[in-house]
Amino acid sequence: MKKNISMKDIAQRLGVSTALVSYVLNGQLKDRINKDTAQKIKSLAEELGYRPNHVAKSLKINKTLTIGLILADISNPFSASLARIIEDEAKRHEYTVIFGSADESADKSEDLIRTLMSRRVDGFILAAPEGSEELLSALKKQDIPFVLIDRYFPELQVNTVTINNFQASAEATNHLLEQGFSEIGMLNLKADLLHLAERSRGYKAALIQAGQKDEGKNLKEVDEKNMIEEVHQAINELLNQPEPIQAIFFGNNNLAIEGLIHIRSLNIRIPEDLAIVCFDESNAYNLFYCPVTYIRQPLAKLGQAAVKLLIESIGNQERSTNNITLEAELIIQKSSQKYI
Amino acid sequence: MKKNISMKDIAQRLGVSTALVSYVLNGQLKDRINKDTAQKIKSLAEELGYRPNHVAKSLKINKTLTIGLILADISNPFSASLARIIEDEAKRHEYTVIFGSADESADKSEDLIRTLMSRRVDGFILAAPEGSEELLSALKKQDIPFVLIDRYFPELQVNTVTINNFQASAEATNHLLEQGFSEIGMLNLKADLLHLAERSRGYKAALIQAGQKDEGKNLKEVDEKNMIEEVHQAINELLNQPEPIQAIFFGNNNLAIEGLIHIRSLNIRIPEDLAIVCFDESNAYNLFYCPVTYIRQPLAKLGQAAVKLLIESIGNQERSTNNITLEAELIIQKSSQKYI
DNA sequence: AAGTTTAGTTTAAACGGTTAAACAATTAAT
DNA sequence: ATTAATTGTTTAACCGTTTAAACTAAACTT
Repeated sequence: MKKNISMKDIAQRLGVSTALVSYVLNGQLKDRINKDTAQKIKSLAEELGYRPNHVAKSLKINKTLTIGLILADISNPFSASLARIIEDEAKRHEYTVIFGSADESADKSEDLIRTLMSRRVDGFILAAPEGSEELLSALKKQDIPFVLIDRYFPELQVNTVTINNFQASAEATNHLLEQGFSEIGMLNLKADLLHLAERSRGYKAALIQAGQKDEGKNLKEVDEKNMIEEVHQAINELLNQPEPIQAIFFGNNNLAIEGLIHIRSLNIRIPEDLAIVCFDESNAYNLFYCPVTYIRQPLAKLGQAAVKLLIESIGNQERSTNNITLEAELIIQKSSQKYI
Repeated sequence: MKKNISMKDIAQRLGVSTALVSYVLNGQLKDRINKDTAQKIKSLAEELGYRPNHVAKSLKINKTLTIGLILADISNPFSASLARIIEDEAKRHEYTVIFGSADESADKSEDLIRTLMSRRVDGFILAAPEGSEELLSALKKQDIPFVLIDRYFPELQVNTVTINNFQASAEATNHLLEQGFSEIGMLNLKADLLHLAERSRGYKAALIQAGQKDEGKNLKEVDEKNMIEEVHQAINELLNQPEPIQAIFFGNNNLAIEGLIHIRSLNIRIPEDLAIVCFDESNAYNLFYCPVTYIRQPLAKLGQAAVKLLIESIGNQERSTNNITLEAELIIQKSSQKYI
């Protein structure tokens, strides 16, 4: 490995001090420095292929211009899209991103946070898993800037950027009701995460508002660990009960895809026999035999807002907290329109 | 922001030198250090919540234990899966990953490499875009350790981990031939990237071996920029020509999905009217009306091999290069079997 | 008793930058 | 001519570690 060339090397060759090299290469003290000297320094830096050592700079200025991004799993398309948006937005602010996948585990989150704190990231963007409340409190107590994205915990007063899951679900359910479907089922994940609970709550609220009682009877919550079987079973139950459902609302991406696979195998006509709405989008929907109505989360805004908020938070001493809620959009396709 | 506590803080409180603190916390000089003192240091470190400053350490030891990962686009499932595998494998070796999306642009790649070099990553894993040969030569000349993944350039003697695209394509084509399909079309991307060219070459080689002449007549290369229209048009042409194709082989994921969407809209029976094989897997295939035969790339092995090779390369002075080729696997489903 | 080991710890320089303060040499002001 | 301001540059400390080398005091040797 060739030696990296440093300011010292440049300084020595030109017989000046490293301070001067630093001032010149950083464009500081412009009005004081001799133009010839400045030019010489710049030329030599260029010629030698000088690359500033960001590590040394970070140590000195106590900032790394790095964001720690902790998501559930970077290989999941939702996380990956968000990561890309955050990467781009961070770059616009001269920040770099280090990422980690926590697999919805509080322990792994803690591990990752420790590692990234050692590496002195300036702040975190976190999709916090269930059970990470204490961890987040601890972070807050240590005055580490961070922003929760997608997930949140109402008892914690911290920065968040989330979408209005309640409203989106209610809107989707209302849409189905307006289309004339009254028996509407919902599949959701069984989890304590509030953003998921909000989806169920929005669904139920819409049913109640439409005058339905027993609004939970067609809501099935499945266990992530046993997702495939439970989705199939839940759909079978909802379709074969005394009052079968006329429409189904999937609480997320993965449930939707598994559900659609099963529905296809049942040879059900969409939307004649069953209407469908899904939370989240997926290019997989395009291969389904009927264009699928879905809720589109404003991922770009979500990611951009998180970066913006984090960077503000890094810049400010006073740790005020900010909660941003974004609205999702219902993309209506054939799968939810009986009378098209 | 609370002050981070350092070795100095611990040393001062206990009236010892920072050197001693360093030795104790790093478990060095174990046989020399007084056990009581060691215990005191460890306890105080724990009590104060000491976190080593990796930035300072990196500066001193001239290693960051960080890998720069540059892929086409982290939001693309192929990249994202690879990123996850590399993340995990890197973590097993105590490495952290900084990633960047280069969007198949040599300029962006260069930018990213510069940034990450400033941050003194120990090495790179790169999915190098078209036209980055010079850049890679320059990297090599500077003795920066790196490994190319997925893509490669035969004229460059550098570390690579790739799959055997030629063999995989030939195998897929042979499979179709064995099933009794003789008129086989292929859709591939129009690009100079060798790994794509190899896919076309494998396809043609299989046809030639089967005694076909004019082996390129059913090969359509589409432009990425105008992908959707060109895929539709290409399929139409292949199906409506004097000797229509009986089977089609998609050169990658995105082509396959777009192709399948179009094929569905044409109400073609699979595999009776048209057999299908795709390069790459996708959970989207599951929503198609016929289980799709596809080539599965050994992503886990690919990522793991890349990390392993990179870390070896970082450790060695002598810059020997290593080229690892992995075989893909053909997953045969109904879409390519006429006589099931 | 003098010399040699051993144990336990400290000293000090280094990594590659940043930056407030000091300095010397001009030039301008009074 | 003296003082003050300006210009151009250097000095030196610091960021938080690591680590070779030095040091001291006690414990063995012979």
